[in-house]
Amino acid sequence: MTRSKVRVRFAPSPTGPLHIGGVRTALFNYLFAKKHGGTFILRIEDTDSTRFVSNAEEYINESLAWLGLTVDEGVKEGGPFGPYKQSERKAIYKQYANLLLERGWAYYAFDTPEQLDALRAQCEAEKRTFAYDISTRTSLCNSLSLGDEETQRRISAGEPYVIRFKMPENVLVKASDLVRGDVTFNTNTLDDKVLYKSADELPTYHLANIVDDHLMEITHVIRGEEWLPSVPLHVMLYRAFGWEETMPQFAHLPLILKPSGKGKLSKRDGDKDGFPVFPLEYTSPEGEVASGYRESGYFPEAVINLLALLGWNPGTEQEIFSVEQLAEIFTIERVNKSGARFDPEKAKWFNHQYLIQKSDAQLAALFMPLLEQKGIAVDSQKLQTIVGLVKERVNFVSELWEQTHFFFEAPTAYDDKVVQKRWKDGVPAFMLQLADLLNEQPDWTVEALKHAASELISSNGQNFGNIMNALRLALVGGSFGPDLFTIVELLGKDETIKRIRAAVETIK
RNA sequence: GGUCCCUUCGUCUAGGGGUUAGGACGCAAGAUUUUCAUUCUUGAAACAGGGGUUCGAUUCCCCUAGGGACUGCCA
Repeated sequence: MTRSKVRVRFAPSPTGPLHIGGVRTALFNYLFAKKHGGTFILRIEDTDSTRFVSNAEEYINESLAWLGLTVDEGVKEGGPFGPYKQSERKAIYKQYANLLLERGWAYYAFDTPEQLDALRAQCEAEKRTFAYDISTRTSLCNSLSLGDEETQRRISAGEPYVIRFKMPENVLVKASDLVRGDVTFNTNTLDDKVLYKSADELPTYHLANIVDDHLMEITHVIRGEEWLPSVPLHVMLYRAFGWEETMPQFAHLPLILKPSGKGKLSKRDGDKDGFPVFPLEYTSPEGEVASGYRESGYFPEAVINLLALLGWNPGTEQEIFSVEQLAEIFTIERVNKSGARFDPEKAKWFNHQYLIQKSDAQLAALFMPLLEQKGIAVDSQKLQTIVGLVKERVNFVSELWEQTHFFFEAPTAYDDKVVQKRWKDGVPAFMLQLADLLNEQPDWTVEALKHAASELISSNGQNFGNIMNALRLALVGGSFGPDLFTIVELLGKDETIKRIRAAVETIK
């Protein structure tokens, strides 16, 4: 039943960018493989020639690479079970479809999509549901109703056809799922799914998936819950092929829901709710751009971490984990059953956690390019100091600018509320006095500065708090920023005095 | 509509026959910060409803309700 070495696959179809639900599936497969010393396989399921998107496969590769989910076997990596792209395995599927035909598990069908659509529409109008199944197949256009001779004639004449699975009557299909336990279906409620289409000589997902999982010796199928209804079909396929003994174990992951809770997160939900649903920014062949986590300033470690905790938890109160740690403690048993809403706020918090873990030097290096873009040159050591002052209050590197801009640019405007409150009679004159005092300071350090300023303030009968605020206003333009004398120290004597005098002249 | 899955604070979740139902995000208050933030403390906030089983159910069973997925020659 079980093979010794764990082999799991992530099998996306290249129909567009991977979204974070898919990324989470990839992650869980990866973690499971690492945990068991197994193999993580990337298989490209490009069996829908009509939905193929040219840059999608590359996008998938780049996304996994950015997140550090190393693929062991795949299109790029190669491996003993290739090819790993389904469009390159056409001959294999045809052969297995034929096998099913020979064994009476499948049949040819000639109904056109248009005919079937019409039938569905008609049934709907009559408030019935159309299904291509045991109840309707004998009255439809297929080898079962047409007979061998006519079927062969049509095929020889080049008439397009599909091969459908002949779902048997009244079989109770029981499958055990690693996260849900036993699930049971009756085949009477299932229809005859298309397995193969002559039009592009490609199988559909169902056939390709079973054949490949078998041939690639996949031991565990870890995928999204949207696949749960296909389980009985898949089990029946394994049975039809005679592969039930080595059938992989299933684990259906809970869906990631939209923040609203209404429905599973989809590719369309991204930018409209103000958070990315894609790992990387994606530009469609048509030129449409969708934002990505990377470009939004998320660290890959944070994305991994937040995704890992969506639908899984370690059972402890720890929430911050490296991939390595996750790979050690991950178990399917601790995967939840119910869907998890994606919470953009918590996503930011995760990024914050990783941001504050970074050293000032690392953050300065990440921040430096943003400053260079603005044409600001700053000494790396000084930038490290500045960044260290404010990193606790930001979630993203990009937010560093709004917390530190006053270190690089003198204020051009002054917060009106603060002006009303702090810039009262006598304050401007006193500020000038303060500037003169600072100008004479030999020891330009936080402590000395603070000491000198407070002496001047008290000897002039001024209110310390008010003057501090007024000085802050003059230096940064409002009531924000880190410790005031730290700002003064970093700004330096000339700049500090310049800003005080500019404020006195500007604020009326 | 049919099939299947799910249901603990607003959200992510722990727990599991007897608990003050725990943590995190977010939110609020207080303390500290002579400013902003951080930090610390505190607070509000949940077992969907109804039946069983049981000495005792949030926990086990059933039903109802609600939510979700699937229902394609898509994956």
